[in-house]
Amino acid sequence: MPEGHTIHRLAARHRALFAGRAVRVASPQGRFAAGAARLDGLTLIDTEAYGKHLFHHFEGAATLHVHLGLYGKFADGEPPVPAPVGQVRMRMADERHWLELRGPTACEVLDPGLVAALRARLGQDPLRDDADPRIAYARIATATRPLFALLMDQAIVAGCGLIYANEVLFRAGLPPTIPGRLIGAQRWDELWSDLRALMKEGVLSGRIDTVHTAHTPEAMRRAPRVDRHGGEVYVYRRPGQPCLVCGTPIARGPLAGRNLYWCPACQASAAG
DNA sequence: TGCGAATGCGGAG
DNA sequence: TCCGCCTTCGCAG
Repeated sequence: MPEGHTIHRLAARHRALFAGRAVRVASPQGRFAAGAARLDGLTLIDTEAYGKHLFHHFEGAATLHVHLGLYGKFADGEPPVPAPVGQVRMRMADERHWLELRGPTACEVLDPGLVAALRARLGQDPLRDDADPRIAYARIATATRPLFALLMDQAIVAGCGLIYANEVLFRAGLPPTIPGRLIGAQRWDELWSDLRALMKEGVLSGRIDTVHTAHTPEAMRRAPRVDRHGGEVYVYRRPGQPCLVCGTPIARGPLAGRNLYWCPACQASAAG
């Protein structure tokens, strides 16, 4: 779930449900008691996604900040609220809808200064119109770290997660371990554009599908391989299986503490 | 029934 | 670089 496209979808969903309305906010689990007490009864002004971070801006300049982490999940619906399953960190509701949050890494109320500080340490979000890929490239162009690690660095590219990082590198034909400083400006522009297109498609469809999102002609006639998340991917979680383009077994290895997947043949060249 | 892994991240070492 | 955390799910036993 939680790559940037998911958070942008949630921001839009929560805006549609609650923006402009006074909401009840509760802490069924007890771990969000102080925050819930501060927000309860206030009007939600607007919602916003920045990378993998979700913000609910309330009247009075209080902002609810949520980061789902690896396990966090939202659910919503119309009354009545269903019987509780597991631990509910936060519940938000008005007379028309309820919203529940479970298992997040972060669920806290922030003042404007802290929101600004948080945003300041995030890099460029491909899904935001105010993103500037040249700011990200300034970091890429001087980096000795692998390009894969740079894409995963939220201080450089905000919102790109493991699946998008693996898949965009495959689509670019770039070896994941290539140092950032070997990536030319034009190559970076192409990579950024492709990542942005993939993530925008993800926002629209609610799933990551890197095979059927506009790519090369030969890519469009691959046998579909549906993964657990409901999308179709070239390399992510396909170790040992044949590359959809050339048939070479997909390789897998740890990099920067994460699972890296790549086609040794299609991504062998460092040219570009 | 219990274990490990999972789209993430931060802190300790 | 490793570990712990939070929760859910699939699979082995």
